Order: sequence, then C-alpha cells, then structure tokens
Amino acid sequence: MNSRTPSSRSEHSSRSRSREKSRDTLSREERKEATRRAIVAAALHLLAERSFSALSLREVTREAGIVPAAFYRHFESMEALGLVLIDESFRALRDMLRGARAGKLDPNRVIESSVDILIDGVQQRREHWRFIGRERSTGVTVLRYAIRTEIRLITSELAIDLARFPNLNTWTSEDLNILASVFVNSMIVIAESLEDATDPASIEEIRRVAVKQLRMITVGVAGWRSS
Amino acid sequence: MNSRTPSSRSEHSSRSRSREKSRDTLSREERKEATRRAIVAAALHLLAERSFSALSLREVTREAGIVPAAFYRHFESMEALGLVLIDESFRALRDMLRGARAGKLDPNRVIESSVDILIDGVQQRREHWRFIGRERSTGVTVLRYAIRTEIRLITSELAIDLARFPNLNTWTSEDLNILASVFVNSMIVIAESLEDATDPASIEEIRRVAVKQLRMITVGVAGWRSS
DNA sequence: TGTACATCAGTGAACGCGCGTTCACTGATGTAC
DNA sequence: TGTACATCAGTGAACGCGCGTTCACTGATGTAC
Repeated sequence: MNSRTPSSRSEHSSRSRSREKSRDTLSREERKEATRRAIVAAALHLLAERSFSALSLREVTREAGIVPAAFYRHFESMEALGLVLIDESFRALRDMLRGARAGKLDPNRVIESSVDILIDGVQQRREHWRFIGRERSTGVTVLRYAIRTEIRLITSELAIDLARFPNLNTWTSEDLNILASVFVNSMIVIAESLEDATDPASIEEIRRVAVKQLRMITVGVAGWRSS
Repeated sequence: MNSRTPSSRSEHSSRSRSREKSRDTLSREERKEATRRAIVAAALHLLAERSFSALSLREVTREAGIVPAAFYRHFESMEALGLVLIDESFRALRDMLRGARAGKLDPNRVIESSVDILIDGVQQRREHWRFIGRERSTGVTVLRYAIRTEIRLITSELAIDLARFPNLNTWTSEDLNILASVFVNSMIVIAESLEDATDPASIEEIRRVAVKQLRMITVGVAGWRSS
C-alpha cells in the first residue's frame, strides 16, 4: 500500500491519508483508535503469509502506513499485539458459535448445519482462522498458551451443550468433555484444511468429508455407554 | 555448548573437537558426515524452542560448533536443511509404525497398545515430533506441504491396514480413508498435547483420555454402514 | 616407504541490510480563561 | 468568539546488533608416482 522510497512516502503521509477519509470530523481520540485498528488489520493481513514469530514490527507499521516508532503509542511490544489478535480472533469465533446456538438447528441435520456454519464462518474470517491455526502450535509460547486456553473454554461450553442431548444426559462430565474435544479437534482440522482450498469444488469436497467424519463419530456416540 | 567470545572459541575449534572423539581414525568423508549430522542435530535441538522460520543459519552453526560459512559445504540453504529434517523425522515415525505393525497386537487391546506405542514413540523422539507438530501449520510453505504429503501417505497406509479388519472389509476405500484420517488426526492431537507434558501423572492422564477418545470413535465404526 | 601435488572442509574477515528501540521534534487538536 | 498554553499521535534520524552471503585463505587428508 505504501511505497518504499522516502520521497514518495512523504507525499502520501498518514496525515493526508486520514484527511481523505475524515476531513475534519474525527477527534484526536478517534484518529488514534483508527490507527490502532490499522495496525491490527495490517498485522492480520501480513499473517496470511508469515507466522507471527517471523513478523517484524517494521513490516507491520509499513503496512499500516505509520512510522515504526509510532507503534509504541499503541502497543507495548509485538507480543502485546499478538495477544490482542488472539482475543479479536476468538471473539469472532465465539460470535459464530453463539449464532449457531441461537439458530435452533434442525435436530435431524445438526451435523450438516454445523459443518455449513463452520465452513461459512471460516470463509468470512479467513485471516483470523489462519492466524489461530498457525499459532496454535507455533513458537511464541505466550500466544500458544493463550490459544489453548481459549480452545479449552470453547470445548467445555460445547460439553455443556452436549449434556442437553437426550442420549448424552447420563454421561459423566469427563466423557462429555472428551467427546467435545473429539468434535473440536475435528473442527480445527477441517478449518485448517480449508485454508489452502479456494475453488468451490475442493471446498465442497471438504464439506462432504467433514460431514461423514462427524457422522462416524456420532454413530459411535450412540453406542457408547458412559461409566 | 560453544562460548561466544572469539578468543575462547578459537581454543575449542572444531579441529580439536573432532580430534577428541576420533584421534586420527576418521577419514575426511567421515568427518564431513559427522559435521553434517552435527548441523542436523543442532537444528533439531534448537527447534524445541523456536519455530523453523525463527531459526537463523548462524544460530545453527554456532550450536553445531562451526563457522557460518561452513554451513554451505553441507546444505544449499536453510530450506534444504528443513526438508532434510522433515525427511528424518518421518523416517523415525515410519519406523515406529512399522514396528507396531510387525508386533502383531493383541486384537482385544489394539487401541491400548497403539496409544502406548504412540506415547512411547513420542517420548523417545520428542524433538522430531515437536518439529513436525509445529511446522505442520506454520509459515514456511514448502515445509508445510512436505509434511502434509507425508501425513497423507501414512493415512492411506493405515487405510489399507484397516481394510483387513473383519468389520471393515466391505467399506468403500473413501470411507476407509476418512476413518483413517480420523485416527491420524487424533494421533496428531495426542502427540501435540504430549509436547508440554513432562511429569508422569499428566502423561498418564493423556494416555487415559486418548484411549477413551479412540474407543468412542471405534464404537461408532462398529455401527457405521459404508455406502 | 617417501615425495610432490590436488582436494576440499572449515576459517575468519568483510559487506550491506533490516531489525527494535531511543529520542528530541512538530504541529494539529483540545482546554482554560 | 478569541487567545495562550497543554497535550500527545506521529515524525525522522540515529544507534548498535545479528543476520545471510561472498571470498580468498589454510592446512589436514587423499592420491599419483
């Protein structure tokens, strides 16, 4: 977005950019918030191609259209930015799940509908998902733990939902949690496989296989006796 | 292992180091091979804490006890080293699986035995597993694809094995492959969760949960009718 | 076995580069009167 | 409404650092005679 030579960069300085969208309507606070969002968006955009540990502060600020030093007006460090990205990504994920719960799925098509919701959700928030999928098992320890904690939270929420199903209300909570993580793990793997799929045909293929995979697990659940 | 000041580094040069282990018994070729192995081992060791994209050539050569430029006598680039690491890691994995197949597991305890073999195998080759687990979904595209290809190979081998089971020999090959990937995905997730577990109690807990997870899937398989 | 020459793994110095971080600064926005 | 001062988001220059890569070199190992 920004050109790299100092001369042309000064022509398109952030001052003129913010005036483009805002004229004189934005307060100083609003401008600051806009820059902050620009930094977050720039990072997320770059993370489509790099892992977080390979992302430099200068790259992010270059993409966001500010000078490197300005980064520190918004975040204490790159790690702090990483945690904000995780928080934002999981907020999107939670919204999706809340929507799915509120939707009152047709009981006969729970699996099909869940897979549809998952696949659409991933498509709409590709960058967030890619980021979570990559960092889940990557180098930056603090991010890895933060993501695992979020996933554990989602898993136990799913376990609570599962407890309401007729066949499952007699299960121990441990068994429910184990079942929930089987589902969550499958979902993660499905989401991961979507990352490299762009054409409709291979997405359809993933959908089909995902439905079958979850069905196999569910059929198993019907025969399982929780002790 | 190496100290960092130039003065003391020259005292412990690679020349004196190789003489320590070898006196004058090793040929030039053998020495070269030993250095190559030292580079690979150094990289694998460092990858316990960093992701591959965050690993520098200089770090690797420092750990291996050679000068940065010497790296190029053995590998064309870091990427080439990465591919060798993948190859070596999967060789270890294939050995493990071959051993498991040759072992003729007790049919009544297939799941327990498989989980035991997996957990022991991961413990013995922690560094290889950690590397594969991390790079599977990380930034360096060429490594990611190489790993996915290997996993796909392992999955179809497992599908072939599954076809020999009495209940499964009527299944379509697609269904067998889907079932195989459910197992492989579970195995990957189990291996990943082992990475941060060191004390016996939490390893035992992982083993218990893993067995239960795989049993749930298997019970499902018994009821599944492949179309 | 002894000598003269070839090979080549590893050295060490040098290079230009992008990095994170600091700092005094600027000038538009906000506030007090 | 107008003026004087305070605030502070963003600037641009500077720094020291570790990086990947190149190069001519060294000296032990290998080979031909």
